[in-house]
Amino acid sequence: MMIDKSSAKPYYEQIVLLIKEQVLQGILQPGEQIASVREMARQLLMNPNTVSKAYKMLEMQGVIVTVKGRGTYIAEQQTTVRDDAKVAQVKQKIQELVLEARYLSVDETEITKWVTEQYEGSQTNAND
Amino acid sequence: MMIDKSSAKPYYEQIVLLIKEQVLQGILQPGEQIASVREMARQLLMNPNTVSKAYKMLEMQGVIVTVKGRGTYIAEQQTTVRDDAKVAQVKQKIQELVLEARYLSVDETEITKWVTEQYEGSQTNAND
Amino acid sequence: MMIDKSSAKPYYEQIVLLIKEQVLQGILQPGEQIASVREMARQLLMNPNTVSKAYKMLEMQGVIVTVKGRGTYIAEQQTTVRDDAKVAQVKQKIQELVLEARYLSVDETEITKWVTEQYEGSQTNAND
Amino acid sequence: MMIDKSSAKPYYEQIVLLIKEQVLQGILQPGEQIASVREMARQLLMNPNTVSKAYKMLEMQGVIVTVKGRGTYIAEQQTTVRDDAKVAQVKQKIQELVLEARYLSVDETEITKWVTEQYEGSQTNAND
DNA sequence: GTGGTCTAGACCACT
DNA sequence: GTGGTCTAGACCACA
Repeated sequence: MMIDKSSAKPYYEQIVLLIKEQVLQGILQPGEQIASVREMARQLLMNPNTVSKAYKMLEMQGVIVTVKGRGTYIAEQQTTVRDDAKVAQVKQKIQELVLEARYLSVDETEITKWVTEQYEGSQTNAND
Repeated sequence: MMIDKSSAKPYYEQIVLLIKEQVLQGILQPGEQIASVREMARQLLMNPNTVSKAYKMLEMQGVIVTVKGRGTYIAEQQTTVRDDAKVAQVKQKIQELVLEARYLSVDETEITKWVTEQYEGSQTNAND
Repeated sequence: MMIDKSSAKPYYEQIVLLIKEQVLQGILQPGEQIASVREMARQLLMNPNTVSKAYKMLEMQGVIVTVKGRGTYIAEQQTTVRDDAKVAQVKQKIQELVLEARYLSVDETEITKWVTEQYEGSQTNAND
Repeated sequence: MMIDKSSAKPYYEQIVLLIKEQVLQGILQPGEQIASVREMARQLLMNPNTVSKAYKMLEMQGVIVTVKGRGTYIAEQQTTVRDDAKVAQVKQKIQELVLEARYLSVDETEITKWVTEQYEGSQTNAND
């Protein structure tokens, strides 16, 4: 549960990534309840509006489900529908970053290694 | 020479990517003169200041060299210094996108394919 | 915090130098927040865009880190990569100025003294 | 006699430096006649206006002297008056570059070496 | 003609 | 409140 206050990445995006990563790693289990917006805001020392925004995005992406009056839970089933439009967007972004990497003299095998790393376990990353 | 005006990506960043891609693909050759700021602005139907901003970024990255009163040229030599801090940033960003891809049910081999594509020819993609 | 409005040096470059010098002198500490773009613009009696341009350059050089909605901070760690191409450029420029100095009957020891001065404390100079 | 067409430095400045360096190195001797504006322009493949501008600057700095109808000569005596205002300017510029160098992890001894190099012989420099 | 700097002011995203 | 992007238009320096 670490938010990098000195990162250029918006807080709400950091929260989204945090939750998603913990789900993929199995730290957060489907059905499990997570902290309420206000509780999470207290824990992370940030504005509830920011946490709320993050939760909304996670809900839109089908990662969590909020039940009015009961709380917020990790979604039972991951949506297995493949949204081709979104996939195309991600592909686009990745390829742009690969372009950046090429300009930084990074070769193909190294990038492939990064991808594999992310698919295996998952290690915490510094930086932004 | 296509700029997506409806993309969330700033115009100037799109121009930067465009030029960089064309250089890596060999469409633009070292020493070659590229369109002037005003000419490019005319072609892309945008403000010269925006194009100028893109050119400035490209110059700082060593992709082009610009000379007052003479014009703008593709840099003769690419600086091949590997800036580890920047590499770490790109790695970080790529891994975050890989995380997103996993949520969209994209498997590792497909992403690897995207990377390879970018290293071989390079085809243009829509979206942002 | 002095900007020479009659200098040939662009405002934004003067700001860049100002901040860099204060960082090297320890007046500005890593992690410390600096004046917002608008605030700095008010203080220096100039357009916020100009200050913004300076901040952008400082960010690209890794001196500061700027976060949308939160503010601008002195970077925690300086990137210590030595970019030989940039070093060569600076060397080139310095040697040209040394040439000029020789024509002004300045001897080698005096220039060496200037260099040392800059490495020790650092005192502000007028002119451009 | 080399002008770097791909340098960001204005042509006229390059000419000025060229002449000054050759004088300091003794390649051009006091009293020696140099090529006329038009002749020099032909040799360097550039606009006579550009060469003319360079010669005017050299004359202002007392490096050359132009005699109407007779031609242009290397000045007999170097002005030994030390112009403190100009010296202050050069000092200022050098110290700014030293600041840049420090940010590029260059230490004091290396810069001092550059200065010494320029005072001894004088070698041609690539880059800009 | 080229690029560079600066201002003024609009609109957007994040906290 | 913060910074970011974009436009419009003025003025300057270089070729």
